[in-house]
Amino acid sequence: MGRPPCCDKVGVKKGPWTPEEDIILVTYIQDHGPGNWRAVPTNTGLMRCSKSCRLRWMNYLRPGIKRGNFTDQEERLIIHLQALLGNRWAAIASYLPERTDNDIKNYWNTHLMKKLKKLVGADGGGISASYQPISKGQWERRLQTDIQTAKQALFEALSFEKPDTLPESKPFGGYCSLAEPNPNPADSSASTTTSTAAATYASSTENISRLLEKWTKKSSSPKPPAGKGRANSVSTQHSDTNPGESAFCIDSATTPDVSPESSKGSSEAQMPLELLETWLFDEGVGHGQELADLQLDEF
DNA sequence: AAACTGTACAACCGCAGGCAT
DNA sequence: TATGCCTGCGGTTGTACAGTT
Repeated sequence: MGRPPCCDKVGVKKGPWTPEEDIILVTYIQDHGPGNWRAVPTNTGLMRCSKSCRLRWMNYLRPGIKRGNFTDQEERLIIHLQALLGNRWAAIASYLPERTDNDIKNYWNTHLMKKLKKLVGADGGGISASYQPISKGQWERRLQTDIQTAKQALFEALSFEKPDTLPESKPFGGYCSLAEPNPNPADSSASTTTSTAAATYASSTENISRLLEKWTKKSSSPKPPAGKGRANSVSTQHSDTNPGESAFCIDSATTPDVSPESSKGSSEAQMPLELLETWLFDEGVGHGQELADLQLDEF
């Protein structure tokens, strides 16, 4: 369609966000709510692209984001979902409301892929060598079966946290309910309603204050946190506070659309669940064992 | 101690889909 | 229906930090 750039590249600041910019952004969103990102740079005076503002909010400033190490349970869930959905990180992230798609994507690429490659490399043939293409119809039917199986397995795996029944529309609602119950899942675009928004933004303020606290501590060191990587991550370390206190379900009720038609083609990278199971069996994990029970120590 | 290499992750880029006109 | 705009997504990059030689 020959679209113009989302913003004028001239004069647009790039690179790491400063705490000051974060505060400006959060303050604006407190007043106006997330959304209409196009207007954010204009209204705030931030010299940032609207996409950058959105990304910053979604991946960093948004309340309820848990940072830091992934638990075995989360890791297991990601492996499950990646096998089911492929590299559809947003869909996968919808099942881990405290994690961002970017976080999950990074974790997959840096940790899990490494583990998988290590195993596959030892396997000789590798994944691709043993993967037998199947027809679309077969694929769809198998996917549905896999989803049901995975739902059940995950529910069992997570049931110690929330033994309630598993709603059809919220496959992993138990996981989501680790956070405070939220009758109006705070999809970032829908969180402008009074009480929910108030809680949301209060939590966001906590994020910022935490950020500033660490920024203040770090500012005594020679390296400014405006830099990327570790320096910047100083302000992004996961909170020592109970994540569940500020966590909420972001769009967690949305069941990812797993229809092949909706896929953007990235599913090529996915490992079919059946293959994963076979592969794990080959690695001695055990045939017929629920994937949710797979021993990640094997990796 | 310095140089080199690997790791982690925030941020950017370009594309696709949805919606309004 | 065609077009333009905005948002969301996934792939990729850049770089600070950590570990190793």
